[in-house]
Amino acid sequence: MAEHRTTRHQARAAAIRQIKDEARRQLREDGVHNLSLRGVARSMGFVSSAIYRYFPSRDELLTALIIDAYDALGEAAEQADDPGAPRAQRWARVCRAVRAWALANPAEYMLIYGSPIPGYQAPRDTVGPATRVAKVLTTIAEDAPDSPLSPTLAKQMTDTAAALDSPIAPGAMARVVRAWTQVSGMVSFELFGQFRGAIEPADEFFDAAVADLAEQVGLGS
Amino acid sequence: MAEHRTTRHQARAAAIRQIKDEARRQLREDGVHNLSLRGVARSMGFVSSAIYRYFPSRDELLTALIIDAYDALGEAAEQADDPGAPRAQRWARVCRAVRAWALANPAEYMLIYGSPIPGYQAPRDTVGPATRVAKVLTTIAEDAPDSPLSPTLAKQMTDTAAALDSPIAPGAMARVVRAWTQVSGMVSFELFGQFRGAIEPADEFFDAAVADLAEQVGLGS
DNA sequence: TCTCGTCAAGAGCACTGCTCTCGTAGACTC
DNA sequence: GAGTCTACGAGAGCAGTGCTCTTGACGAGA
Repeated sequence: MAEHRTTRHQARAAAIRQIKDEARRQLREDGVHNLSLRGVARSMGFVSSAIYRYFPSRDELLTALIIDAYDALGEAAEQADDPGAPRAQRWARVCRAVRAWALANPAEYMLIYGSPIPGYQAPRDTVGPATRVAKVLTTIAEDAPDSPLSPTLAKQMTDTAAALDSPIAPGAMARVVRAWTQVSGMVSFELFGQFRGAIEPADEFFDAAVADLAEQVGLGS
Repeated sequence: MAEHRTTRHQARAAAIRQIKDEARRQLREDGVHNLSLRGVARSMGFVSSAIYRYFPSRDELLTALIIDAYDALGEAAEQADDPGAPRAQRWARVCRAVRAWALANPAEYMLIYGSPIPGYQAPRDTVGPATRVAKVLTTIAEDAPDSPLSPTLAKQMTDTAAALDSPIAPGAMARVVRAWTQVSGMVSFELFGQFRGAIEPADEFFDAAVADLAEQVGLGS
């Protein structure tokens, strides 16, 4: 019976893909608060209500875009990693890939690392894709040495490592999380214009910081 | 009210203040994208068009709120600084004050450090207040030792220091900027829910990271 | 006192998210 | 192949939005 349904399913999948592509285009051009279902429908030759057959609400569309963005960024990070290279080099390559993806897809980066959409609750589906970048970075630092932590912090970091399914030591996990917040902070500052007029372009600033971070995490060659 | 003999100017200033207070309330409760001029007018007993006498557009209102937020955060940072204390301690206190302000005023923090409002161009007026926190941190690190930088980076950092009107060495400036991106990154992660379910509460994580940052910046006891 | 500028009010335009109903054409069942 | 079901797009409509324009009143300065 599934065989007979395929054409319908295919058409539906294609429509969903087309809607998301158009939504991404509008996101890029007009920003998230100017992304409207009516606009998407209009430029697809649909009537507005037809969109609701595929996405029951604007939030559902946003959720789909958010999951896609997490996946795309996660994939970029995974592809940039070369398990054969020295760990400090792997770290730097992945971080640069994250920044490159963010600069190439600013609207989608803001969607996932900018202010949360107000009134919007991220459903469970986003949790998995959201951790892909963290997983890559944690894997690279898996053999980094431990360092002392307070009991509370040690438990939080052990839990975090467990959630990422990694045998990394709690102390190393803490350093990875700290470093990741700085990487994300730098990318956000650059993207959100906090560096405007001062640190432009930010390539050297970012690369130098990332290299130092690798050392701080404990990936020294 | 019991106000009499108020000049036009005073009445106008009071109305503006009242509008901003109500707008902040709506911002806190419903998020930025649910902040509407009509809503503000309604809960003030105004008719919608009356608001436009005070703020010619929604963006103008947002700009006012953004400037106020930068100023409030800057003031919190400045008040937290105790010039008589050891520098590492000053650094930690200011960072903790920034986080505390952000946790107490999440909506306003997101307004200034979250995704830029699409289609909204920050006017010149926001530049001054925006630098107050950076200025406090830079002042604390003013005597930190220099470190080697590439020529490009050195120029950018010299310019940044000049913009902040500080005699800080370029290498120290670079470390301050890096550290500040991490502080902001941590606060953003916490506020935007990236730590959810893993690092909660984040007090110890933040305090430990900030203490290490002070050392990395070169504020060792 | 009189003029002028500021103010709130209200109607109105174009837009939004979302809901409902209604034919129809295609997918599945027998 | 005929018949049933259902997913689909069209269209109207509701309540809300930002913003504009006009109108009338009222208070402050000349």
